Amino acid sequence: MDIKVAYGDKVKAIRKKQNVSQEKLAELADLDRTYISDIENGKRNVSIETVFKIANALDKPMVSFFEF
Amino acid sequence: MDIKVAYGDKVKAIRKKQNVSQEKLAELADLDRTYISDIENGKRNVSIETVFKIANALDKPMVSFFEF
DNA sequence: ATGTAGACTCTAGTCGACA
DNA sequence: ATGTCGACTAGAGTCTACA
Repeated sequence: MDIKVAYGDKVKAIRKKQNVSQEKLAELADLDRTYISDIENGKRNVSIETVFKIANALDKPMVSFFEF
Repeated sequence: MDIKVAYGDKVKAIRKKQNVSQEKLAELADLDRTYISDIENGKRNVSIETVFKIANALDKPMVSFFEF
């Protein structure tokens, strides 16, 4: 169980369900586009402030990203 | 709403309920004792791998730390 | 629109010491 | 047993460029 991969999968799933591009998500969350790409591919160990930003950008509570 | 403070408060509350010292938690989670202190005081922006380690050390699911 | 690579800055996380 | 300080190394997060 790799938490980075699990989290990245969640972000991708929720983003796709809302038909948002990585580029748009990056803009909404005020993060770099290439960083969103890395996150979704399980390559980055993001901080809780980043998790918080992405959760707000996708209008979801933080817990949504940690229900496995 | 500061996510660092909210998370730190959760860690402290759950740890105290289990009668575990910061020192013991640090040992269980394989983290530095002074870092646990900083986290509980809302001073550090921890990564999800660290959240994961602390959750496991306290035998709680990750979501427990993000229910506000 | 996405993945990756490289170079960069700032901070996460460690550690020793003292209150 | 906890808080804080200072110095350190590893890695978070940015940005440009190319496929």
